[in-house]
Amino acid sequence: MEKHHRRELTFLHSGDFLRQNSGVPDRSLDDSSDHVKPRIKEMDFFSTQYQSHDHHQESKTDDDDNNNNNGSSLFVDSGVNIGLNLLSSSPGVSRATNEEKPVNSNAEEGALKIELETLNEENRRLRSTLDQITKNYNELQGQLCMALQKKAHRNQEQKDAVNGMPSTIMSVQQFMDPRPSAPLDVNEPSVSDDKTQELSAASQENAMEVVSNERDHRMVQSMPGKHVSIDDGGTDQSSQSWGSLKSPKLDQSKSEEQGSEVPFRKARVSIRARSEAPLISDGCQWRKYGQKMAKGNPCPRAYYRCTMAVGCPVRKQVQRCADDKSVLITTYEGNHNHPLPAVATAIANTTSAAAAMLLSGSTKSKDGLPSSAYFPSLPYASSMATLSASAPFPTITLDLTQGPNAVPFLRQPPSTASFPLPLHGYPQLLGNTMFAPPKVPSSPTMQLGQRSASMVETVTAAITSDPNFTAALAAAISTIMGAPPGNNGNSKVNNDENNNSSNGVPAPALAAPGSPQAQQSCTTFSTKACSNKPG
DNA sequence: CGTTTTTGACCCGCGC
DNA sequence: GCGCGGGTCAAAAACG
Repeated sequence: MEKHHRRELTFLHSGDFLRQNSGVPDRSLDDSSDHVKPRIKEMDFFSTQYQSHDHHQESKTDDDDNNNNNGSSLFVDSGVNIGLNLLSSSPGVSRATNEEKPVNSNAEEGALKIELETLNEENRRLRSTLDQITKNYNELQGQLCMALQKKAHRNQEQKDAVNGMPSTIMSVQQFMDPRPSAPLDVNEPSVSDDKTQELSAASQENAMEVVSNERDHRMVQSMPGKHVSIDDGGTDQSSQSWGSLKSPKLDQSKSEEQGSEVPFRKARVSIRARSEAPLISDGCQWRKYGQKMAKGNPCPRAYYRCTMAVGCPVRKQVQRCADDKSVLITTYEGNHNHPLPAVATAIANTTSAAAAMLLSGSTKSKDGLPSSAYFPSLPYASSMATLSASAPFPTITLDLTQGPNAVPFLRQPPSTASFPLPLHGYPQLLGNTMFAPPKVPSSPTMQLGQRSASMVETVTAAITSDPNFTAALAAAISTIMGAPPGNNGNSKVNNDENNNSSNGVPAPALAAPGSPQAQQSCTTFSTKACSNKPG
C-alpha cells in the first residue's frame, strides 16, 4: 500500500511544476525514484498530499533561501559559481579572495540574491492576494447564499400556497436524506420532527447550512460545540440508511427514525474521474470484501468497506466505466462512525454539497425552470453532477471527467436532473456548505454569480489550462489557508499513513477556523487534478 | 502470524 | 413462483 501512495504522490505532485518554473533543480526530490514511476496503483483523489508537498516545497524554498545566503549547493549544481560557497560561509576570509575573483562574481551573487528576494516577495504578495481573493469570495458567497435563501423562502411559500402541495424541497431532501433535514425544511410546515426543529433552529437565520444538516449530526458526535462543518461521507445519512439496504440489524434504528413513510432508503454519491489507478485514495482505509461482474460492463465492480473504525458502515463501489475504461466510477454509501482525516472530510464535503446542490437543482427544475439556469455556462464549471432518479437509490454523480471548458449537460440524460458543479469556482460550497439553493429567480443569481465568477475566472482559467498549475496552486492555497496541523505534520508520505498518523484525529480539528478553505481547496484542486489524466 | 484479497456461494429484491 | 442481477458473506489464498 505504501508504494501505492508514493505513486499517488508522484502523480499529483506539484513539485514538478514548481521546479519547472523556478528552474532550480531539486535534488531532494530527484532522489525519489518514485518520482518517475509511471504506474499509479491508486489515485489520490482528495489527497492532502498537496499540503504536505506544499510544505515540503515551501520548506524547500526556505532552504533555497538559506542555501543561497550561505552559498547554495543548488547553485553549485547549476554551476553558477562554486566559489560563492566560500564567500558566504566565511565572509571575513573571503574578502581577500574576493579581490582575486572577477568583480562580476559579487555582482552576480548580489543580483541573484536580489532576484531571489524579489521572487520571494512576489510569492508572498501573490499568496496574500490569493488569500484576499478567497476571503472576498467567501463573503460574496455568503451574501449570495443569504439572498438566495431569502428569495427561495418567499418563492416557495408562494408556490406552496398556490399549489397546495408539499414542498418539493422537502420531498427531495427526504429523497436524499431520510433523516430530519434542516434549513430548507422550514418551508414545510408539516415537518414537526424534533430533530428537524433542532436543526432548523440551529440555522434559522439563513440556509447556508443546507448541506450541513447531515454534518450537524456529525458535529455533535465528534466535536460538540464547534461550529465547524465536519462531514465524513457525502451520504451522511447512511450510517443508518446503509444498513437499511440489506442488513436488518442496522436498519432498525433508521426505520425508527424515519419511519416507513420515507420511500427512499439511502442515497449514493458517485464520482466519475479519469484515473489509470484502480483506486482513488479518498483519505479512508478500505477493505475489499467483494467483486462482481456487473451486467453490461466487462470490468468488474469491486466492493470496499471502510476499515478505519470497527463497524463503520461506509462502503464504496469502484468500477470502470464501460464506455470509457479510463474513467473510474467510485460510489460512496453511508457515513462514517468515526472521525475523519481532512481528505475524507473534503470528499465528504464535496459529495454532500453536490448532493444538496443537485437536489435543489432538480427541485427547481420541477418548478419549471431548468436548474442549469442558475449556473449558466460558468467558465469554471468543469464538473457536472447528475441525479439519477431512475436508479434503485438516488445517486448523485459528480462527473469530473469533463474538461473545464466542456459544455455541461452534454451528458445529461433526459431523465436526470443535472447541473454543472462549480467545484473550482465555489470551493466553499464544498466545505462551508454555503450552498445556494437554486430555487430563486435566475437573474439575481446570475448577477452575483457572474461577479463572483469574475473573481475566480482568471485563476480558474489558469487552472484549467495547465494541469500542473492545478496542483501547484492547490499546494499554495493549502499553505496560505493554513493546512490542518495533523496533515501538515503527518502527511508526508502517503494518504493512508496520513490517516493513520492522524490516528483518529477528529475531523473538527481539521476544520478549525480558516481551515475549511484548506479542505475545500484540497478537495477542489485534487478533484481537478483527478480529472487530468496522468498520462 | 495477522491482515488483506480473492472468489464462489448465498441472500434478497425486483420484474415477469 | 421463478429467474436474474446486485450485493454480501466467508473460507481459502495471498501477502507483508
